[in-house]
Amino acid sequence: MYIVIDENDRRPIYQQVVDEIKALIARGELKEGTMLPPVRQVAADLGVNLNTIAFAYRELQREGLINVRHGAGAVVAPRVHAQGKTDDELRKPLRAALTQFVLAGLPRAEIMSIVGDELRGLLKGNR
Amino acid sequence: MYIVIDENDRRPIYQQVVDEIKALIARGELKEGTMLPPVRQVAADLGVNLNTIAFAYRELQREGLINVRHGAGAVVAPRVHAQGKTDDELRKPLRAALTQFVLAGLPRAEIMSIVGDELRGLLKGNR
DNA sequence: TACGGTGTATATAAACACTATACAATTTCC
DNA sequence: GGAAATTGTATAGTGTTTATATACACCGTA
Repeated sequence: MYIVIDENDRRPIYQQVVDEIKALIARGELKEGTMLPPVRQVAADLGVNLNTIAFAYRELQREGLINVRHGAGAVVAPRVHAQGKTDDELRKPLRAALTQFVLAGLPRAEIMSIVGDELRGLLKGNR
Repeated sequence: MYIVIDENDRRPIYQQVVDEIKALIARGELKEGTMLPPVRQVAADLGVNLNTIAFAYRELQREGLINVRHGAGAVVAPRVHAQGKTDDELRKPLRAALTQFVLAGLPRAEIMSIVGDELRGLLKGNR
């Protein structure tokens, strides 16, 4: 499972791990029922403490994306759409991301093109 | 200047303020040369400490969006496009935001529609 | 049942977010 | 020109969050 953490990214490490695994699940590289690597292995790969990864796993479980079982590993949960997040909770991060593009001076068409590009990547192994 | 902070939003208050002011600048509601409200006023409106707002202002200055002058207020800086952020720094938050939409089960067309909607709002008073 | 593999709990340290209060620079206005 | 009002800044303190080290508990299997 390929994950990297970015030193320059100001988000905490566990959050970066959460987001990357979410992307892997979204694009179908981690399918339902698949086992996630042990926390110790991910921790060793990234050079961080195992508890940092364990915290990320628990967060993913809290959001219903994986099932963590004490002693056995963690597996990708069956996908249940239309869960917790409200429309505004989804839109707010999108708005923040788009704002940065606008402030960077990119024209509308180019922004839409980039969005389409990213979305294509996320929908690849899916649906 | 209309800003609200969301208790349920896990981002720090200063970050929420930064993002909201960025959006105001992006959509042209805060034009170049316009004075921002004093930190004490914004702080009082939101019910937080003035230093929290001052920190947000300094962050906006660090990113080149406003000019803060000790004793006098803060004003919106002239827009200089294509500044610091790299392409990947722009794309990563976008990818995270889009991932949430995909995990929520929204079809591609609907996601693109929402993006267009948000982008329209951001480009309104602009250009 | 014992052992290797897995997640969990506890304790600690450092960094961060927010606050209260005092300070310093600028503007206003008499 | 100077005092008062207005503005941002610096410092110190408190609680929370992030990350770590270490020990513990659960699961599967030979």
